[in-house]
Amino acid sequence: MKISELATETGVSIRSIRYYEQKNLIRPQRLDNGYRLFEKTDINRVKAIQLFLDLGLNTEEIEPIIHCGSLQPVDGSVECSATALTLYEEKLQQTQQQIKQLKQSESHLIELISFWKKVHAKQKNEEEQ
Amino acid sequence: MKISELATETGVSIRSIRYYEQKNLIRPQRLDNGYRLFEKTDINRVKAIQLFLDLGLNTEEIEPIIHCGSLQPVDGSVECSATALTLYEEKLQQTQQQIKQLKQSESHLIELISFWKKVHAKQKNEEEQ
DNA sequence: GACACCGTTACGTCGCGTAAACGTGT
DNA sequence: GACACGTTTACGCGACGTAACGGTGT
Repeated sequence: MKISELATETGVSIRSIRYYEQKNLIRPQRLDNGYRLFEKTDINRVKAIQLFLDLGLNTEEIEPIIHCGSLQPVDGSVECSATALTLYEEKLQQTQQQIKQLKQSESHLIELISFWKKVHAKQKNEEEQ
Repeated sequence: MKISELATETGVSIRSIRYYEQKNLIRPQRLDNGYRLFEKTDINRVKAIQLFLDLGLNTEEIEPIIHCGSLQPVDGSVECSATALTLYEEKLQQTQQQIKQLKQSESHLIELISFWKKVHAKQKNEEEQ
């Protein structure tokens, strides 16, 4: 399949697909005219990439584990599962850390809102006098 | 005070301070030799900028509210408090949305970890046989 | 002359969006 | 000739880090 078909099949932009190739996350063949030629398996591959990006991995981190498959071990070597495991555990910690920080931001924002609500109400009161 | 002093006083890098000036968040005077000259009040101003950035605001959003002060209304106009309020409420929603997404990522990662742990254990078992 | 501090300009980051300019025809 | 689709190159984003290069001396 050509790039636009892969794009519509996956819901991922053509730009993104080309970017993934640049980062060695997909390796399409080339036709004589230079057009990229993808396999059907690339559909799941691209979807897996999207999943990993959503989970907070960057392209560099995805590269060594993308061939493991997202939820079915493709070549399934012990090495592959070990690499994936440590990476996921790392990301889990980072994610939980981010959640903590965001919760702090949340309560801080709530504080600010109640503070400025009071200021606002007071000012309007003074205006009316 | 000169820039390096402001940097040590606030714990913010010199690069960041110059960047804030570029974004019109601080407006230091200039000496004859071109050196930036800051006021003592700029210490709190820079700290406020850091706070707002931490809360997820970008420089463009900070600009119209930085003169309000972070927790003490400086010129305290009704307009100022209204602008700040809507911005904070917007950010609060975004923050809560991000927390939701991160929690989804968290449970997804936990799934992946348990999945790959099983795969890993199984593979090592098979090796031993 | 040397050193610490100041200045500006500009490239790199990261995952793309968005042209621009040009070739191809599954 | 026109149109839809493919290609590469390259700038922009946001908040800086990090040289590089040169002037200043509170």
